[in-house]
Amino acid sequence: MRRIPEATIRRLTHYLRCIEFIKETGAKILQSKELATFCSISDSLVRRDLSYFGEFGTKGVGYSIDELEKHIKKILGIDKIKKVGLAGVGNIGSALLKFPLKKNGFHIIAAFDIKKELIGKKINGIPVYHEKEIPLIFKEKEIDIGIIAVPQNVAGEVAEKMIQGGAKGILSFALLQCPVSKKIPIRYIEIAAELEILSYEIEKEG
Amino acid sequence: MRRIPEATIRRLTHYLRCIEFIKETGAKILQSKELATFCSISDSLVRRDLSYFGEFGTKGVGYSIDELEKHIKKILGIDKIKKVGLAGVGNIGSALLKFPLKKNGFHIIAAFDIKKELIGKKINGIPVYHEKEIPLIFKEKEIDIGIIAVPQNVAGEVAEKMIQGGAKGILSFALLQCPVSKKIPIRYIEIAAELEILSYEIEKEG
DNA sequence: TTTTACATGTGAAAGTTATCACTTGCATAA
DNA sequence: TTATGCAAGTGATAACTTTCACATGTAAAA
Repeated sequence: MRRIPEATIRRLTHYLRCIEFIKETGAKILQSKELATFCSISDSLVRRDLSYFGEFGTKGVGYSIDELEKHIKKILGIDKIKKVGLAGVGNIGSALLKFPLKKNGFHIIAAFDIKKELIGKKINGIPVYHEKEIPLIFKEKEIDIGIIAVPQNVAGEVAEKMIQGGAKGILSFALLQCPVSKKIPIRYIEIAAELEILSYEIEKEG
Repeated sequence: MRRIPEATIRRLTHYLRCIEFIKETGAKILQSKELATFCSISDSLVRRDLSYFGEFGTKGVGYSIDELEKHIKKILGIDKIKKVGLAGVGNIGSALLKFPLKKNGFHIIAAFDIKKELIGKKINGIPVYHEKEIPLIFKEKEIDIGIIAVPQNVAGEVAEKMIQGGAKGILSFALLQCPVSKKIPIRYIEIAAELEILSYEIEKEG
């Protein structure tokens, strides 16, 4: 299959949010035009995005909402539950433990930290282990995805441990300094960077 | 000035992180090649990105680290402190109140919620007001940027209140359903979306 | 002062992504 | 059964982004 633009994948997640919302209105059929309006993009882009993966619609009619939802979930690989392990039970980490990622199919089943007072406890039902146990627990519980919410200076070694444990992908709130050993997909959420981009956009206008 | 790709702006924030890191080694001069290696991109892209905004380097030598840092901060509009107001002191919100955004020049100076037990309190030195006071306090304190960390169903009205109060930009953790009235830059941080993109990348490989 | 080395800055080319505009074919109505 | 309307799917095109490759110009050495 042709290479798919990352922008397409990002829009797919947005389509999914919109579909979930539209579904609640009871609608069963959706046109590319309507979905496009929801996302503030052109209808041809919606069709192009979907056409990378097959023909999901019916000419003259539109897309079955249920079918489309199923297809997008399949494309994104979230038709099956993904097991997640979280390193760093600080500010961000403990917020994530309470965040309803479950409804998106991501189950955090283990957390890790180095603070004695946390280890052995359960937070929101999720057990907290010592960070040195990351490789073991990841393997044992067959965790797919690691989330890194530790300070930047230890983020690299935590990433390595997750990879050792067989993680297939990492979402990190800290920029990983040195490139990690084995090549798995790594994504970042950088709050400061987003604010900086926003700041640029603000100044550009005025 | 020519339109600048958003990707360029995003890289600029990355350059800044790298520069801050490299600076600690005591270096004074930096070549596009070195910065590029740090960011895993090509050196010509680094030069192109910077060239949109002027000529900051010296031919045959490179870029002065201090100068480059100053220029990038100026471009991003973070050469001056930005005042930030935060709506929603839940999981994510209270994590953000403790997050060291100050060192990036973003000062959260007011928080907002609807829970009685929070209003009037200070969290990490930041006063919490009722959400209905957003327009007033934003105006009074001349807040530049609003961060939205409230449940999705009220995110829209919170955004409107911030805009009423004169916010110049918004960073939201909740997808805003209806398009907001006045056009100001709005950016999103969607943790579920990032995990979904990661999931896609994982499945694609295997 | 002149020469040499070298990294910047930038037209031009290549590569990528989005839009346009038309063809296809399904569903409904006549 | 046939005609009509309509939205999907898609080549071709346009717009945008990155890379290439070289001219430019500075600093240091001779």
